[in-house]
Amino acid sequence: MSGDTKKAIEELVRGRELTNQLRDLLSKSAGYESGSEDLVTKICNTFANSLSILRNPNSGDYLELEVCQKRRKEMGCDGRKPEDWGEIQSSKSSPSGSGSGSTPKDTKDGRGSYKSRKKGVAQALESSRKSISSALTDDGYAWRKYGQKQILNSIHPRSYYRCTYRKEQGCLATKQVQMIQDDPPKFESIYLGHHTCKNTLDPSHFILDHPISDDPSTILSFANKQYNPFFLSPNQESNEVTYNGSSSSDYLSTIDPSAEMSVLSADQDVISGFEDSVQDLDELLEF
DNA sequence: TAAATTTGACCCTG
DNA sequence: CAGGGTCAAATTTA
Repeated sequence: MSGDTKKAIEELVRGRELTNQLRDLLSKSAGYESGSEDLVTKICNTFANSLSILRNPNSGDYLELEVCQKRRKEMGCDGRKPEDWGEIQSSKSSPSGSGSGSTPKDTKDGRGSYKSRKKGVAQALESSRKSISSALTDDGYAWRKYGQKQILNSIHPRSYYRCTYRKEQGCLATKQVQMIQDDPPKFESIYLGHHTCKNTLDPSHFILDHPISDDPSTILSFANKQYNPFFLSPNQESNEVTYNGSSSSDYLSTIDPSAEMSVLSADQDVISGFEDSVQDLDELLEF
């Protein structure tokens, strides 16, 4: 990255911060209207897009939200957010003991997959990453929920997800999501294993498929500003990442506090595209 | 109708 | 045996 590019990024980062300050000011003023918010949103999105392009125009190091939105469309996945806090799900589940509850599922039927569990879990733990986010952020991968558990001494249930392509591609990545705090909402995501599936979108296609229109917000059309990393004020964000249980807050203190989420892994070999974005954030702050 | 979610049962570990 | 992780049938959703 050239020196000029770094300076440009530096300026953009500053602009983004100033926009956030402006937004805070606007939100406190009495005359804050939705139109103002839209405008600030667009400005933030413009910064986001510019930063993404500058950081790596060719290798596709774009914001994950862009990527995942595009990927969802391509894969035909719905944009449904995992309802990670179980109380919300109650309305959907049938009250009359749905599921397999009524079925006497006994015995050692076809369930042989428990055998490899010990090994599998141990293997997965080697590449576990924990992240805490103030919002339910999408990491860009396609996850399929396979379980939910009420955890001891926890108010909120823990949801279990595995890669959608586990069957087709044998991708063993899993993650656990749990709401750990109500106000402000905080979600803890634990990623186990890493993705081996080949469904990572080439972000260059994203750009090609979405030619820049007059309205730059069409590129980063966050449906909900809660998912916009640039709308998470630093005091709202409480990133704390551990790797295999050891705290890494010292390291994280160097990471851009306005980042949507921070993930750290001690094993660089297992880091996939998701973590790369963090490296770039780190890079940003080395200027 | 296929894919995703729900949820009680089942299995493993400590 | 308790707690946590996973399975898979039933159910819901798109």
